[in-house]
Amino acid sequence: MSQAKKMKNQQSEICKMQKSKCFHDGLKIFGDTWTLFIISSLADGEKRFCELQRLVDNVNPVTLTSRLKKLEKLKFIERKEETIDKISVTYSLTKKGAGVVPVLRSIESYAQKYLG
Amino acid sequence: MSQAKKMKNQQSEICKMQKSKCFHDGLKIFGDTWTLFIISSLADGEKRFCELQRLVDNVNPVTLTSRLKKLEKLKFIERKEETIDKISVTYSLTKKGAGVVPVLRSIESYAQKYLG
DNA sequence: CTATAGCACTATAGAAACTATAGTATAGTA
DNA sequence: TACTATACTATAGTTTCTATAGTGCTATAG
Repeated sequence: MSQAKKMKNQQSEICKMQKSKCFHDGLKIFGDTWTLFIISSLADGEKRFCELQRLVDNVNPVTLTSRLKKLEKLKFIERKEETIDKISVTYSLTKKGAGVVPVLRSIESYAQKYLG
Repeated sequence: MSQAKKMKNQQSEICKMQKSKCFHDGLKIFGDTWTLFIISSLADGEKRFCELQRLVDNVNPVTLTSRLKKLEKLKFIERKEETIDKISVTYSLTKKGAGVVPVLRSIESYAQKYLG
């Protein structure tokens, strides 16, 4: 395929992507100040509320609570209250949430290349 | 490598990623309601202000202007005033901006898999 | 057995960001 | 000349975020 044709092909792919509803939804979910931070913080294992607070740029608890609730509703994360000591609550990624890790990786490889 | 070891390896990679400053910066840039929408709209070629407005969910012009200015400052996009007819202004991706396309693709493939 | 510290939040008020709407200045078209 | 389009800016109101403080609970130290 010629260079020009290749490029045209890529562009039409991009067009298709833009029109796709789920892509749109994805952008809406990830285009949020805290969502990706939270998911990346949970990527290496479950965390507690205050651990997340510290990891995620000292986000204030009101915002963190609202994000966690939203992510729970969307089934990206799971909230688990320990029954033994009622004090601890842990958040962890579901499969859906863990599926975001490749996106994070691609952001990282972008960042290393262009923001390094 | 055993399954357990592989997982541990992956987790330590993720830890490294989290601590990286440029990854952090990347999340901050992309974790923004309009940035990724704008970049994806420009991915298939330059666009005018009002085209972008229509493409990007009818974002209101104040917000669009501020995003475009920010993206221009960060060298993701280029603003070009046509000298012939002074009316038209076009925005296009720089190399740095075009580098984001793989991130968009990974979001799309995530979206198809989990949000489809 | 009190005091202190940590956890998981909630309450509140002020600051910042976003939105709808209208308007400006310019150019092209009927 | 009237109408439409472009590329914004101005303004005011709404929404969202943040800083700060506080609640109720448990664990631990002295």
